[in-house]
Amino acid sequence: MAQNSRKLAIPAATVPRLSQYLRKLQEIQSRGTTTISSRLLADEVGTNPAQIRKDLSYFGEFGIRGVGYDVDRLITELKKCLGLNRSWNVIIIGSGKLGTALALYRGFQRQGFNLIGMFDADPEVVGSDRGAGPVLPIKDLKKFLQEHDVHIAIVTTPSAAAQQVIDLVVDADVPSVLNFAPIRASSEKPVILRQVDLSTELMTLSFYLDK
Amino acid sequence: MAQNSRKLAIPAATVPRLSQYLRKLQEIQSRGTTTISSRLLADEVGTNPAQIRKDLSYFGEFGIRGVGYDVDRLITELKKCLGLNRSWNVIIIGSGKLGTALALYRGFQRQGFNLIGMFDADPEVVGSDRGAGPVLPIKDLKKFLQEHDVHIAIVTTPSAAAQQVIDLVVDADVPSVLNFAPIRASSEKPVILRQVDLSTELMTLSFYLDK
DNA sequence: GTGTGTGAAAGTATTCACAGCC
DNA sequence: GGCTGTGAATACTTTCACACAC
Repeated sequence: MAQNSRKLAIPAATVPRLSQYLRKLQEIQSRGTTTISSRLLADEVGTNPAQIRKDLSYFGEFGIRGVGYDVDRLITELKKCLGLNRSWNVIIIGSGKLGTALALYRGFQRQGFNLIGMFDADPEVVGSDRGAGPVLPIKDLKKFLQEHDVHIAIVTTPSAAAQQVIDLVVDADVPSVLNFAPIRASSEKPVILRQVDLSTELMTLSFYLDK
Repeated sequence: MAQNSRKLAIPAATVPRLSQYLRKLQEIQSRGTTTISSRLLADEVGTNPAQIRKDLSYFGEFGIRGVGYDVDRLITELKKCLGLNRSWNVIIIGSGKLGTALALYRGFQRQGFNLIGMFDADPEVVGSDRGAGPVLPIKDLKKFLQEHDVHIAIVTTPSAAAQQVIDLVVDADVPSVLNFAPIRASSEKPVILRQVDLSTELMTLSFYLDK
């Protein structure tokens, strides 16, 4: 009953784990397995069973005591939890190597993410097809955002351009941004912002290597 | 005094933040600012001042009461904390768009990460220069690892190949792996393993968008 | 006065352990 | 017997608030 209401009480750490459970379950499903216990799933995903049960318990009761979870059912429920029973419109801003790599990522469409546009500032790149039809010039971005309902902007521009680009999309009410540029973006308006940062990852490895 | 001993007591959450402090401080340094308070740095990096002071306090006393932190000094100290006062040898396995994008990332060498080899399974790709000299065939990887002291293996292969590749490098005693393939890699041997995962990032955005 | 360094307090997250159901 | 769902216990993180140094 509490299942369909606010998600605000769900721990931030739970959310990325749900996506891992989902992916692993899809793999398990494709192997033909129809039922799985939290123990077995935990082994596969590299966590502990109580963690999985607790994570799921925030959303409802999906298992059967003494048996485990029905794989199909749990996949359906997890998709619902993650907002994946609909499609989201995505654009990529910055159509260099990284942007192109992301555009070509196959798992993309599969989970309901619709890549509806790619942008670049370089006239050499504009017009070429890098995975989502012709790349558009960045100067058309603002107009594009007025005409399309973009849910997620993926930013893969050089860092010098990134803050500007992010300001522009946030100002145009794009509700979420996935930023690959090595800057900590800031914004006045509330926006869902996630950073993916190679240099932080490398430095974190360096820290533990140096122990 | 406790400064030069074990790092085991340092919270996992602190480590990535240190790298963000470092990057921001380098920017501040390049603007010519020589002293900064935890308050100002916190504003720039988007956290709170106590967090910064607490994070730094695990490593030593780097500030001056009533004044703040000397920017040059703090950069030096953070590099030391993060194990960046030396160089690390890195290879990239999977020299497609993503691997190439990472190889071309400029901040790479700047912080002491030495890209000493790139590998690919595709004969079309092998031999071409994608940012670190000619790409080597994946069959030479094992031998390469025997002959070179590789500290970090970045895996950007398709997911079907990733677990094999990771097993191989871990077995060859490469002490850390940064995996971009959408699999949760597992390993017997202890290895420092970090995952970067587009689909988890997108699903996390989806969750919050759906609220 | 200003701003650090740090115990103590508050807030989150994970793990335990067991009642309840299959 | 086996496994879920969940309060309670533990562990971890962040934030507060103030003594102390400049």
